[in-house]
Amino acid sequence: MAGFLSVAGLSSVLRPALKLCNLNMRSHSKSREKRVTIKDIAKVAGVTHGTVSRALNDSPLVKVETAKRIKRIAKRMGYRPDRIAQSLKRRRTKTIGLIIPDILNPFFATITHGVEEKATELGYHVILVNTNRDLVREASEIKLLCERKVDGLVICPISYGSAKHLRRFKNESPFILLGSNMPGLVVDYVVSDDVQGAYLATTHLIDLGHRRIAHISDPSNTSPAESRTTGYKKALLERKIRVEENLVVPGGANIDSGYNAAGKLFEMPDPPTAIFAANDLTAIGVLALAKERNISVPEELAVVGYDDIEIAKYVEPPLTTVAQDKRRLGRLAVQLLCDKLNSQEETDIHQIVVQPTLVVRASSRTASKSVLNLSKVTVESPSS
Amino acid sequence: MAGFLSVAGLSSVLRPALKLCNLNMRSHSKSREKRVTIKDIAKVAGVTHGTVSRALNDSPLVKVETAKRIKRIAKRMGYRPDRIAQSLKRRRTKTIGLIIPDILNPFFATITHGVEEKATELGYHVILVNTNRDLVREASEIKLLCERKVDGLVICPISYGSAKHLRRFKNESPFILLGSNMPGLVVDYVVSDDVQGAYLATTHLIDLGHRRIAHISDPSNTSPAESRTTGYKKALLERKIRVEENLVVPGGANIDSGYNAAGKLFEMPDPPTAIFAANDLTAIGVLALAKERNISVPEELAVVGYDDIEIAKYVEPPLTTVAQDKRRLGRLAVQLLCDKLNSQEETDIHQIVVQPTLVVRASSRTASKSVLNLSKVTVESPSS
DNA sequence: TATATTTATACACACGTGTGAAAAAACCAG
DNA sequence: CTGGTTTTTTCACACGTGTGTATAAATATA
Repeated sequence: MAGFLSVAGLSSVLRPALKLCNLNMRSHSKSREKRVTIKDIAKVAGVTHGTVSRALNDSPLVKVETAKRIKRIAKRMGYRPDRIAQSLKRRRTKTIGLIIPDILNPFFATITHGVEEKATELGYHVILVNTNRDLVREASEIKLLCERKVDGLVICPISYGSAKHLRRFKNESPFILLGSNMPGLVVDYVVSDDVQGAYLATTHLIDLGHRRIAHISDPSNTSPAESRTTGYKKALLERKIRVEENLVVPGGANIDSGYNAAGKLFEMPDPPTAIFAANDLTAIGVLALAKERNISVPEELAVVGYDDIEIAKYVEPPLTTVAQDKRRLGRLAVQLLCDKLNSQEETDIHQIVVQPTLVVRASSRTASKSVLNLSKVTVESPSS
Repeated sequence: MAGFLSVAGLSSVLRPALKLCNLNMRSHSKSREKRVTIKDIAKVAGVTHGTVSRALNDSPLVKVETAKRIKRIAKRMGYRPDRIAQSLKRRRTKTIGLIIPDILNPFFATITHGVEEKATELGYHVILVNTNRDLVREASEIKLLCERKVDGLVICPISYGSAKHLRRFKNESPFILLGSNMPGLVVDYVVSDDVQGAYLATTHLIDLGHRRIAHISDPSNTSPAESRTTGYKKALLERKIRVEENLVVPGGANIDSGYNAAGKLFEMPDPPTAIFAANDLTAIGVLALAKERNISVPEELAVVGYDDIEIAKYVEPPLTTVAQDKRRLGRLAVQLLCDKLNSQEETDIHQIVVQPTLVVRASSRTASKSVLNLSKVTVESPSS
C-alpha cells in the first residue's frame, strides 16, 4: 500500500489492469473475447461505473486527476463504448435513414454521396434504403427505420402517394423531403426549382429556332415531374407557341423509356425538331434511338436532358442538360435535418429551393453556332 | 357496462386501453407522444411485462389465448418494438455495414444495390459508408461500425493496406471482402476472376490482329488491379507478344484518369493500336480524348474496358468490356455473411470466385467484321 | 474545534426488452 | 382432499450506459 503513494496514481493503474487481463484470457481460447465495459474499468480503477461514465464523458463532477487516470485505464484495456447501450440511454442513435427510389440512377447515387458525406461530418451514420420505386416498401421501411430509432430521415419520395405514410410517421422521427415536396403537407424540404430548370431548357430550344419541341415527361406523380412539365409549357406559352398535348409523351427515369418514347415521337407524321427530356437517362435513350435511325443530333434533332449526371458530358453528342448540384442537395438536406434535431423548436419549418443552371453542350448546338446570352447558362466547350 | 360483457373478451381490452389513451394525452398537447412499451401493454392486459414479451415473441410458455389477447391489445395501442432495446438484449442489431470506396462509380453503386437488396430480403438494414478511397477513414469507420455492433461487414477494400485494420477487427464483427481479397489474410471473400477477365479482353484484341496493345492499369494496390494486369500480360505471353512495360500506364477509377493516360499513350512515337483499360470509366476517358483528337474508334484504335457499367453500351462507340454481375456479387456477399452469422462454426471460410464474361461492342469491332468464336463471349448487336 | 461550504464519489434507478427460475394456478390420479 | 404433475404467470435480474441524489471527503469559514 505504501508503495502506491510514491508513484501517485500510476501504480494503481498498472497492477489491477494486468490482473483483469488474466481474467479475460480465461475465455474459450480461440473464440471471441469478451467486451470491456465501463464496469470492468470501474473494477480496475477502484471506483463505481457511474464515475467511469462521468469521467469518459468529461463531466465536471469528477476530479480531473481521477478522470485522467480512468481514461488511461480505459485506453489500456482497449475500452470501446457500446453505441447501442448509449443509444438506448441517450435516446438518440446518431443515425439517419436515407430512402431513395433507385440507387442505380446516378442522380440518386450522387445525392447519396452528399448525404453520406455531410452525415459523416456531423457524426451520423446513414442507413440506406433503396425502394425500387415501391410505395409499399417505402411505407414499411419508414416504419422500420422509426422502430430502429433513427434520429431523422431524408426521403426522396416516389410519388404524392407517399404523403399518407409521411403524415403517419411525422411524430416519430423528423424528416426532410429531398427532391420532391408534397402538396398539402407542411414539412421541411430541399428541392430544386424545377419549373425554372425546365423553363431554361425549353427557352434555350426556342432561342435556337425550334418550334416543334416535344417533352418526354416523367410520369411519376411527383413535384419535379409536374414542375418540369409546367416549366416546359410556361416557356412555350410565353413565346406564343401552341402547346400540343401529343408532343408530351411519358417516359421514365431510365434509358429504355427514353428510347421507347423517342420511337413514338419519330413515328409522328410531323415529328418534333427538338426534345426536352425530364431526365438525362431518358435523353440518352433518345440519343441511342436517334443514332440507330441515323437522325443526326443536333442538326436534325436537338436534345436536352435534365440532372447533368456525370456521363451526360461523355455521351455522343455531349448532352445539353439542366444541372442540379446533387451533392449539395444531399448535404443541405442533412444539414437541415440535423439543425432541426439540435433545436427543440419543432415549430418553424424550412423549405429550401435551389436554382438549377442550364449547361449547353453539343446535343443542342451545332459546332458553329454559339454565343448565347442567357443568364444562368453555362456553355461548355468540348475541350474544356 | 353490461353491453360490454356480451362480447366476451373484447371488453377487457377496450376499457383499459381507452383509459391509457387518456393518460398519454396529458403530454404537451402538440409535442411528440410518448411511445407505447411492453410495460404499458402489461398494465392494460393485467399481466407482467415479461409475459407480454413472451407473448409477442410467440413463446410456448404463454397460453395461446392470453397471447392472442395481448397481441390484440398491443395492436390496438399501436405498439411498435424498440429495436435498440431489442438489440441490446438480443445481442444482434440486424444491421450490416457496407464500406465502399466510391459510390459515384456505377460499379459500386450497383454492388450497393445488390447488397441492400439481399440484406432487406434477409431482414437486415445496411449502414452505408463511402470512404472516398481514404484508408484512414476506412479504418476509423470499421471501428465505429463495430462499436455500433453491426452484425457483420461487407468491405470493398481500397488497398492491401486495409489488411492491417481488418486483422485488428477480425474478432469484433465478422466480415466479407468484396471485389478484392487480401494476400496473407485468410478470410471470406467474393471476387471476380480478374485474371481471366483481363485475359479474355486482351486475347480478344489479339484475335482482332492487334500487336501493340496498351494497358491502362488501376494503380491501386488491390487484387483486381494486380490481377487485371496479370491477365493482360498472360495473354500477351501466351501469344508470344513481347510485354512492353511502357505500354502499361497507370490510370484510376474515373473518366479523367483515362483521358490523361490516353494522352500519354497517343504521344508515344509508336502509339498502340489498342487499349485495354482496367475500368470502364477509364475507357470512356480514352474514348473522349480519341474523339477530341479525331482518332476513329475502332478503326484506328480499339478500346476495351472492364466492369460493364450500364452506360458502357450508350457511349460512342459502344464499349467492349468485361462484364461482372455486380448485383450478384453484392447479393452473394451478403448471403455469405448471413450464413456465417447464423452458423456458430467460425472455422470454415468461404471464398467465392465468379467468372466474368466478355461483351463485344463496337469499340473493338468494325461493323463488318464479326463472327468470333470464343467461349464466354457475348456479342451484342447495337439494335438488340 | 465546530460548522458551513464546496467537491468528489457512491448508490440506486432508469432506458425497453428478454429470460431463467421461483411461484402460482390448473389439472390429474388416487 | 392430498400429493404430484404440468401449465401459466410472476419475480427479479440482465444487457451497457447515463444521471439525480445521497453520502462522504476535502476545504473554507467562523
